[in-house]
Amino acid sequence: MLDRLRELISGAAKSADFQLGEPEFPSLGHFTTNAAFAVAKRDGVKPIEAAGYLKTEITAVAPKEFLAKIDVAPPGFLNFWLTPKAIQDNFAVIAGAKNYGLEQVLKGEKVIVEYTDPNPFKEFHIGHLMSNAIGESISRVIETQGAEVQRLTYGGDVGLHVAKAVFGALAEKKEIESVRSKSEKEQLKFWADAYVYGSSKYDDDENSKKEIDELNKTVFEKSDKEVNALYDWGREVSIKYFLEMFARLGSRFAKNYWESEVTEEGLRAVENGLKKGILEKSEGAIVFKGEPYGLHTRVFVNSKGIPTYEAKELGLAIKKFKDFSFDRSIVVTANEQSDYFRVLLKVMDLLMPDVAGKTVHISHGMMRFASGKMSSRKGNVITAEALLEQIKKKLGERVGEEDDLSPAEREVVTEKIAIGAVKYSILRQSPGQDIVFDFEKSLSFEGDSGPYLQYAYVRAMNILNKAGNFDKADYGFLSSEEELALVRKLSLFPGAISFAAERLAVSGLAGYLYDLARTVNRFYERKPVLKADRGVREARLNLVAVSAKVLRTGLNILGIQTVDRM
RNA sequence: GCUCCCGUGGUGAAAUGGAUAUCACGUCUGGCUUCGAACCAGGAAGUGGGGGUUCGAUUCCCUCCGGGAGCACCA
Repeated sequence: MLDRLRELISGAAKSADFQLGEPEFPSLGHFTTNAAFAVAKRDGVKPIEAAGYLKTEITAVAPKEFLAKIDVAPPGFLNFWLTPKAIQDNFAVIAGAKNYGLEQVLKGEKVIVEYTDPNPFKEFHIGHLMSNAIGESISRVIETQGAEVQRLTYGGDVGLHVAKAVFGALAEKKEIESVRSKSEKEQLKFWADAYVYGSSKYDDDENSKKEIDELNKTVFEKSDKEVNALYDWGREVSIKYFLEMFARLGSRFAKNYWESEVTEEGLRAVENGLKKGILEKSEGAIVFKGEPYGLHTRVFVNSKGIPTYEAKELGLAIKKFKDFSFDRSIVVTANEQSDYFRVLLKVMDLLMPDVAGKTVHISHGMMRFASGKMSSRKGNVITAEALLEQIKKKLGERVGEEDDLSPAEREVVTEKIAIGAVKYSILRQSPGQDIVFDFEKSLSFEGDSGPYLQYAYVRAMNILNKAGNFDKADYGFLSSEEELALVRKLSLFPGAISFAAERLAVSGLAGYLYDLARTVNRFYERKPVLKADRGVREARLNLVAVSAKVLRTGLNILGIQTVDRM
């Protein structure tokens, strides 16, 4: 239906670029285009004249049973009304499609996406949750276009933060034996506390700072048995926990890269850059002078000969390319790293332009409190787990109060709703924006929220379950405004997905799904399904089934699971 | 100081240069003997200031004001 309309406009506009979408207000028409403006610019005429011309052209060729009415609105919009038959026919196409909304335009493209990136010895906090939601949704939306996607995550298993944590652990030496026999949670807590303690000592106490710097070297060189054992234990505890979190959030990583495995490659790249004159020595360190490119200087290897994040990241890029020979590499990080990443990309561009040209950096905002910034060094972070627990508590008895769900079922459903609520709140807005976080207010279960979407789906499933088996129907029975509006909304689904895939941002898709859910709810409110007359009933059941499927497919792209009852 | 990001009803957000700025929360009004009220219907309330480009600016450019992040050996 939309394709047909697009063809008609395109034919009349002689391939000028234009947009086709819904107008601001339903009263303006079913669909609208700005094609006349483009034509006006190209042909040097007034938009309103171009619109008049296009209207005449389109009216001449468009079948009456397809296009009901076409309107010119100043200063040059063209508004279209389609016939009920056109819309009903379109529903037949949508209902019959095997994978409605999914395309193959990226078929054959190999894409890798790196995101989440939690660091062992540190907490998995809500920043990681944000990175995960964004990275996962990008991965999924690209997959819908036929690309082959590999998910990656990268963690800092060496470096100063590790030394700080080990220092903190050594300070509580006598605790260690008993902690190791305690629950995973207690072990995790022990290490988180150790890190906070080490960090504060590093900042406040000269002697401790020296010790930690020394420890950093010890860890790096693996020269002390006791330290090694401690390190292995801490690393294992963290990683085990991260795997659980990834599973909870619905991410399956093809590979987890570690800093410790990319340092060598990174140092080689730095060596190479030095030889080529891209990097230079300065004050005992190896740096890139970014100023000629409007960037700033960054250190790649410090004066002690230890590679910094920059060098390791270079090594990581090379390793990724060797491992996956990708067509596109997407890296998701917080936007505090934007400037730094620009420098890195510049160096890559000079050193390995083929890889640099395929690399895209996406930066996301942070979860902030109204009161200020979070810092894992100071220990005032909100962990992902604490957040989810809090939401679950707030959901409380409300889950499953209509159905008598068993405690086990209730737990599963609560988990899905909690995760859906967080993910949706992250994904509904553009990725660069910070999210101001407020426990009381931020997460709503009503209105524009994850649970609203899941609820619309639950209602659909409820109707379908009560209906039992039903056949394909005569869609000529779909004649009310509510039904036709719903079909029109459904017709916009493929466009919403491909737009999200192009932009590598799903906020528009989230908005579309919310819009769809509203339209669906409005339909439920006014048009009974099960009690409708024979014929109408079957047609409506099909409409409900397709709507539910689209909701589920769309939510799945956002990484949000649906539930059948809640 | 320099660079980048941001400023939209009381609050949080949307709007690939398109119409009368969209939505949610909160607030006010109405709707459950009806396929699930985590719902639906309706009201009040908004683009930081000033210039410019354009048929058309929340969007692009300039400037001022306000907020955030980054800026040499952390990641």
